Amino acid sequence: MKIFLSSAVNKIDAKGRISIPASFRTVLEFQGYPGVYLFPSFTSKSIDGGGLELINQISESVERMQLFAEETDALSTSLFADTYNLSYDQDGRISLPESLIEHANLKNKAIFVGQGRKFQVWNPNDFEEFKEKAKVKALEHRNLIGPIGLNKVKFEEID
Amino acid sequence: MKIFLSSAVNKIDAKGRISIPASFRTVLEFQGYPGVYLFPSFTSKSIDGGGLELINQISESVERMQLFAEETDALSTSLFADTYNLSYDQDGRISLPESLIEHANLKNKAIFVGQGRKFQVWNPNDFEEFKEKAKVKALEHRNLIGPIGLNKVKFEEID
DNA sequence: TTGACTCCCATAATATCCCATGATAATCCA
DNA sequence: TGGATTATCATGGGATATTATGGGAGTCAA
Repeated sequence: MKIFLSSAVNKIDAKGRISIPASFRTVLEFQGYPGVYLFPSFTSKSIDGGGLELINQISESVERMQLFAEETDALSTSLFADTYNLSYDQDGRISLPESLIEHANLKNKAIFVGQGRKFQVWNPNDFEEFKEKAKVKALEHRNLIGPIGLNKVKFEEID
Repeated sequence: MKIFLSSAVNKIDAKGRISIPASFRTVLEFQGYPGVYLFPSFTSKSIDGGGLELINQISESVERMQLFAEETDALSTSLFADTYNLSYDQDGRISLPESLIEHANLKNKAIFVGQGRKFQVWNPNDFEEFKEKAKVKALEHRNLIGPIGLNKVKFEEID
């Protein structure tokens, strides 16, 4: 399994720990590093997360922008300053930094949401709201997706 | 055999397990991965399913779409957040996640419906209903089908 | 000490493994 | 061809493994 799929609500315990879903840990370990990278999302009150592949992609795209030194500085500052590399304990738990908890408005539960090459962590209530809007936007782009653009009627003869 | 053909009603047992039809498993394994990908249909109360090929097509088309970050998040959320990669046991059974059971209104039986490169899972009663409606539409579009009888029609999803 | 953070173990719920059975389909052979 | 033996499949159920989560004990720093 190579990508982050499905979603799961986990609990933040009294010590501030939370389990990373086992299936996500499998992906992270597949990418060759026993840890997770987390940073505040630019566009929503959630946390973006991923493994080595994600952080490599980000570094590369920053490097490609070397020509525009000023912007690169600004960008890499905001990208990396709030990025944490957390290793989880042998039960698969991490304790989230205060700044991420604040950004995502997390209380005692969080939902891990698979998004393919990365995932997000949300306050479950906030996510429900976002998901409704996401569905509308996704429908607008559905026809571009291909195999799941199922709105066309298709009758074919078989055998 | 490389595509998902024909349909079968299987039972959901006391532990919540259900057998994937053997012929479907053959297709899944042909695609090179011992598991199945399932997600709620966008347009009906059923579950869409497929193998590696399906999920690869979806991932690729998301990556090809150069959207603004916000839209990418929305799209990949609605595509991946409710998608489950389930591996079946050596008897070919999976246990369906609660969210999919709800979406497809599944009780103690489910019908697997082959649709070529993918398949669907329905509550058998709901599927019968759907099929009736599809037949009516087929009659309306009879001229598209040609001289062949309507009993040889493959139904794909309609709005 | 106190608090924050490990590492380690306990536990309950769930998922998975493994074997058994009955039904149906496929094969074989006189 | 017909009838018996084999395979294959869906399904049931007991045993085992995994997962999320709670909590104890040790470490380190202020």
